[in-house]
Amino acid sequence: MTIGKMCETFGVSARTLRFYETRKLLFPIRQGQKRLFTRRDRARLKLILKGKRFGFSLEEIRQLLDLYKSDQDPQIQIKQAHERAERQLKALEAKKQELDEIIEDLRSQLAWGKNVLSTSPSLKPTIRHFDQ
Amino acid sequence: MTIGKMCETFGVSARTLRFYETRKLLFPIRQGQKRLFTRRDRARLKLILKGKRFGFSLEEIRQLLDLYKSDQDPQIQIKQAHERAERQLKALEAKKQELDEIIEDLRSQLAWGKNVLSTSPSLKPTIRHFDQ
DNA sequence: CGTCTACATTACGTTAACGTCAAGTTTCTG
DNA sequence: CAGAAACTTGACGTTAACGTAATGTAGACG
Repeated sequence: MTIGKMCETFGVSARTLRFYETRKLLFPIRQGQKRLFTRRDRARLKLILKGKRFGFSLEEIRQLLDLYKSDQDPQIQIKQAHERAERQLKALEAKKQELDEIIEDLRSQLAWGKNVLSTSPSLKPTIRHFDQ
Repeated sequence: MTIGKMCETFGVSARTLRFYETRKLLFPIRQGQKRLFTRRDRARLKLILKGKRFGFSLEEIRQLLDLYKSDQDPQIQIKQAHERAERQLKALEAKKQELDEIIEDLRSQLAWGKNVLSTSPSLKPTIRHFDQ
């Protein structure tokens, strides 16, 4: 699969694919100059995109993808990957918690602002409309 | 209030306060060389920090803080700020939605991985443990 | 008077994940 | 076979919000 077809299929830019190659995330084979992305590359790219959604950095994703290339026991490695994913999940849940609080806060601010707008149409508002 | 006291009070660095000044977010007065932060600056800083929590960029925050310095009708301006905040809220809620989906997805992946680890202790895992 | 502390300015560095040229080559198409 | 389309490498640019020196100065203290 050529780079253009890959871009079309996965909705990423050619620059991105080349970049991922430099970061050792993909290993397209060459036909002369051209890159040809294999089934393996496509599978890896899917994982990369999913990993990004999960909030992993490219470096973390690379480490996950490279688990089996090192010299450790695969059992230990998969366990470690699992633990890493669990930590990531915890972090995401914490983020969600924060986000929930922020949304609630912003919601109440908006309610307050609405109140000002509706109850005091002639009141010259001060900057404090955005404060308490 | 000196810059050091400000840092202590709000938990920000001196660099940050000076940076905010260059970005026209704060306007400390001068006593010789030294900056003195007024009550007004403290109020603005509170709003800045809250705005950051809300996910506004410093530039957006500056625009909100500067509403009354322009030549428009304050009523129109506060309305526009309100609308901007509502858009921001929508964006935050969308982000939360995304995050929820991602968390669910990651959770199921973890469950799958656990399954592999418990049911196939001798199976040499492939890279697909992170895929479907 | 020395020095310590708190402050000042200036300016380059950081980070991630690409974007955006520039310029050359290869391949397809009419 | 000309010109377009697709591809290549290389290298610098972008963005936000500061961090991190390096260097200088003004008061306070003992």
